[in-house]
Amino acid sequence: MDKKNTYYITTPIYYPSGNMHIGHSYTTVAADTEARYRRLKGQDVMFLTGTDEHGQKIQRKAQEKGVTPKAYVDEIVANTKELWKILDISNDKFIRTTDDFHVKAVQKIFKQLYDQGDIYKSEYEGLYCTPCESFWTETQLVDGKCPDCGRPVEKTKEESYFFRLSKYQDRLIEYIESHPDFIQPTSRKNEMLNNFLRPGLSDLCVSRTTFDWGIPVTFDDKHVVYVWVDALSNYISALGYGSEDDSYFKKYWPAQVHLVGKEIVRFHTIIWPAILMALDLPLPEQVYGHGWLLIDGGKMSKSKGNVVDPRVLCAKYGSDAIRYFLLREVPFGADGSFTNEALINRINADLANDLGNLVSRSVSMQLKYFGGVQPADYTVTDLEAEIHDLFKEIFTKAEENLNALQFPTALTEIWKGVSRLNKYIDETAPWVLAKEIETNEESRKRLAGVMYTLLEGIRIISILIEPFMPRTPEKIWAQIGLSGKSDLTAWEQANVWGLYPVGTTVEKGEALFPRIDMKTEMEALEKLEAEMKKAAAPKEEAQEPDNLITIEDFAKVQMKVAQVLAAEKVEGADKLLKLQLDLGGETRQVVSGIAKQYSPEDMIGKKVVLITNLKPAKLRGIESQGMILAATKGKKLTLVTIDGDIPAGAEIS
RNA sequence: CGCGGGAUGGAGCAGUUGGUAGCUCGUCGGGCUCAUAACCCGAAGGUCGUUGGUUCAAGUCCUUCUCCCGCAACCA
Repeated sequence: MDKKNTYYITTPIYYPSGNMHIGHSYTTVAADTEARYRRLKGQDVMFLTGTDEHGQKIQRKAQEKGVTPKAYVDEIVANTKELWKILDISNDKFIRTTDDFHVKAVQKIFKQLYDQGDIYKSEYEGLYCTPCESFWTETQLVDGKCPDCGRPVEKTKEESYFFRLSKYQDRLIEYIESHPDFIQPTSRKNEMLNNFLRPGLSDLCVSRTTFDWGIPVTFDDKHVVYVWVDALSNYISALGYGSEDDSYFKKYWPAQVHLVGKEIVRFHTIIWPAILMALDLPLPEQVYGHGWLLIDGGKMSKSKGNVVDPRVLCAKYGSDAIRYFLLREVPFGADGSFTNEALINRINADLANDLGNLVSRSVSMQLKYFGGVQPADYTVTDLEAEIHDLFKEIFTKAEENLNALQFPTALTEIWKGVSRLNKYIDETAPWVLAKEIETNEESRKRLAGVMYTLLEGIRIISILIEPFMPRTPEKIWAQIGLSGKSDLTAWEQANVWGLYPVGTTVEKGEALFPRIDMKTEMEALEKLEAEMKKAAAPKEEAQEPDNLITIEDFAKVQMKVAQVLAAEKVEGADKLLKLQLDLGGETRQVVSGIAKQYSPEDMIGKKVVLITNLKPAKLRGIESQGMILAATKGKKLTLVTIDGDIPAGAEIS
């Protein structure tokens, strides 16, 4: 009857310019948990992840390494698949944008859009670095120069195909406003509407001629398809859209949710829907933009990401523990921070102390008091009735939260059950009852009732944690004697109290989550991180020997000592200072992006290093005749100054 | 006045339609002994960033200001 019992969920396709880090793992684990939950609920799930393998950056990386782009990504893709395996990711498909069927689908889509006039040929104007053969936007430039080679860029035009994004602006606004759940969380919806849609969209450049590692445009072989049409289409090409067999597409599209990081919400809520509108296809039901895992308060970066290698963490603590931490610690939708301390804390408190120990102590008691076999003759009281009610409520709330992708809240609810059972043991004090079971039949029955309640509660919890932690339930079942009893451990059976069969035998097993010694482990992790940093550093140098320059090259740069005569803030720009510099007679005006770190008063009288033969440029309409040197690291910035006394105007070489 | 988010006991966070401020971790004290030195109970600790206002009543609504974080702009 209900045709729509399908559930299609996707992660972004990741860019394999380097190995995946814990941030990618976070998104993927979240999607996996939702997929597992839906499967347990009996839905027909399609869970897709993959890699976005084209583009200039990968082409260049491959060149540096002296391999073909395909060979370069093949290795990283293999690593990625291995990582997903380690994390027990249950994706139904893994799409690579280099897959044949994807290439064909993209070419077909591109052609169709061109034929119907949604894609047109024009010129793209941008900042071009000739040696690197690449265009950059203003924001990508480093000190106004090519971020890759550091050479100057110039304004150039390139022939390019454009997608009529602007045409869909009004329809997009209307759609987003009439579908309040489309963009989640809602705060991101306002951001999209206010920052991008309402000010107006401009058409989008969708092809490139400056590199060739991409899908060729069939009707114009100078061009390759640029990222948007290529990458975003994966969500439908993976289902066979545009191929002979599009039965999956018919079955699963539109997707229930595209799970993405907040940095790419814009592409998924503006560009992607516009493409779909142009193709006359239904839009996905929801785009959920989750927050970031922050390290040291900053965004995850490759160097940082390598420091907390998910493989290492899984090997040390087990994949279920890592999955639990990711899903529990960070409020889904907002940012959260990752620290080793928080990780160990969570594992110890929630998994080792609360859950693991609960199972351990319950099984031990059953063995000790009843030889491990649940007696049939037992009594229960109002106390147990209260616990039944609680577990009923927990099931409902767990489902509600899983339905809304609220993983941390769902886990919090489930853990209320764990805590309740631990408390219940104290309340009933089984060891007191145990002393008189030989002599007092009532006590014996009562103790049997207590043990029954514990094991039954554990059974329900073991089911509820399955989407989050796929390995642990089976371990628990082995201990409480429910291995292979799939009829008692199916999802819906977590909503029924009293299924634990009397006569079942428990069996003592290994500790589910061994307690971690915080001190020794923190030290071990820090040591490991230091080693990885060391290992990573020289490698990069070895990879880029071509960035060596000759003394003649260096001599081209003329630098002098300059003393700051005057400094003021540039209006309307919060990072810029306008400086008047004395070069020993000559005065220069320079605009510098240091206002966040230096106030005008700080600057006056300072001796700094100025590059004197830099082409002048206008910043915020103000002429800047040179550049002063500063060292930066992340948000830190400090000026290069002169050690010792030397007059302004002195040359530097 | 570019857009948005945030400011709550030592740390990290909840606080729905306004009605006595909660949770987790940490600290201190107690209990228990089945258990992975785990578990249970209790205590200390907050003028809920600032100003003014609406109200019988405001963390919760309006207002002033300050600081932090994203995005945008910008970083010669």
